[in-house]
Amino acid sequence: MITRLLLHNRLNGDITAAERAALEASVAEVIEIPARQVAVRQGVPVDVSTLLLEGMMTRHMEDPSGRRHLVGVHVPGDFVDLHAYALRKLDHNIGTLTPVKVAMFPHGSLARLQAGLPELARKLWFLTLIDAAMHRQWAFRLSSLTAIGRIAHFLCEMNARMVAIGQSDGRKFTLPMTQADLGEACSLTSIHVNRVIRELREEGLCTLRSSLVEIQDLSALVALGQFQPDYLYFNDDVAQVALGRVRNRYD
Amino acid sequence: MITRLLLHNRLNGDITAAERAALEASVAEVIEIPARQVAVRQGVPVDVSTLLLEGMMTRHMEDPSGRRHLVGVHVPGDFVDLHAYALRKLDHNIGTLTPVKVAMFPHGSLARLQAGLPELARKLWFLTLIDAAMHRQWAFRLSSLTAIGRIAHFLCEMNARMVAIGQSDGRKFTLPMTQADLGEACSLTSIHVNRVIRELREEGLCTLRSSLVEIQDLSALVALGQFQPDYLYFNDDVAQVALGRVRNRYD
DNA sequence: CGCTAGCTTGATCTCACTCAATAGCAGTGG
DNA sequence: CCACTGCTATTGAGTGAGATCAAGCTAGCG
Repeated sequence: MITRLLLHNRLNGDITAAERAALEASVAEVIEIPARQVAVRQGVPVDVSTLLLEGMMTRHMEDPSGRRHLVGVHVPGDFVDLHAYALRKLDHNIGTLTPVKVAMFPHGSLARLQAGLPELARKLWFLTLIDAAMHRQWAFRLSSLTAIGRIAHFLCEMNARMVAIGQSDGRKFTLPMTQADLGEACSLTSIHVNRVIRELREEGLCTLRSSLVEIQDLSALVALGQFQPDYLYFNDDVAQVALGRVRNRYD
Repeated sequence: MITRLLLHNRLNGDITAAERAALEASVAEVIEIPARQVAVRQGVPVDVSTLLLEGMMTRHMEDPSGRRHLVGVHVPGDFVDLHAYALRKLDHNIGTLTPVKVAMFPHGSLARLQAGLPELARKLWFLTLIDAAMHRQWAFRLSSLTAIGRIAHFLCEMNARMVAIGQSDGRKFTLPMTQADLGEACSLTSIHVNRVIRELREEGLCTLRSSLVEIQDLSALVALGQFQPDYLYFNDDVAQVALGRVRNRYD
């Protein structure tokens, strides 16, 4: 089912059966894209938005020197470029980290949904605003945390989002990013990311080895990254697991 | 007229007479707030959104050490916390920089507008997505520019936005921010902001004196800040003025 | 087997921070 | 009228987190 993870474990956003059916009926096609491709290029008009089903995607910008900067990472259940529906063209690129499977929603269909189901429209709007909240938090992370705090915060965010979609038990999840990718997300050189990761390992907070993140001390990681998951607008039970206050019920 | 500057000079967003009338009818009240107040506090549920009519406002977060970080600045015509309509409570504070006049829109009224006027709803959605685009650009600015570039980029953005609402001729506008405020916006200490401003002055790019910004060499400032106004989704004539390619028609 | 992408470590450099001190200016009250 | 307070702006000296530059190392894969 295409919409299984959409709005999953979110506040304000429980999706009704009718809304789900309408969404399912609006999918034009499901396609696969290989890893490390640019799926949507900045400035090019688009008339379709993509819901991520499997794999991970990024939003990124390039500066004049060609260096990439991530401004967002997407996991399954994210409506990656829903904002293109209202914006028509994007101010950044969208790419794949891994091979992905995505569902395509033509903007004509979204317009019909918006006119016919105002409450669904409000929930979709809500989804794009969560992205905005994550952007704010990323800016905050860059402006107020040191290198190790940024990495810790990023790992906490990804862990929380993976918990919400059932892909982390709260301590362990796969993160298919290289150290260079992490650097692009946290604005650090891959060299410095490496040193920070070593420090996290030596301090017994967490280990990153070949796409696997294992968190030994989530409370300490949360404190180091000053992580407060409110901005993700998850249900309280997800937030509690993400903060390390309770073990995941699936343990 | 309350909605005079709303969506002014924006792409995709021309507002119809009927939409304008519906919006005007949705205003519950117009109120004034003194300078340097917190208007909406993080985490407190809100049921009203505010359209800024006069003055300037900020979005900001506080880190555990009490330091403030701006994640947005608002000018007249901005629907400052429209996103609260879908989010219900905010993940950041909203405050005033100057004394302001704002129009209050109850969320009940917005819900009726959203159900009755889907095209207007899409335009309001669009507005909140511009804020998201600015957040992305702020993150990008923090991650890819040095101190002088950040200040230059910020000044270019504010100049562009003031041009769009007729409060800058493209070279001169009032910016009621102290050097400490600029530091909070660009993640710099006020001391370093001071040095950067001196450098901008000595290089003949622009001068900042007691809330007045005068740009001597806009092209150079644009280059220094790597400023590309696409993300603001302004009409092309505004963008051209903001880039210093043409003089403002009102000169 | 060699190639390449990703990871690891060391040495040096630099941008912006911190700490410290001073000046200017508006408002306030004696 | 001046003294006092507080905020903003300015300048100098020393420091440090993270960048850059330079090498090796490791593992997967043709």
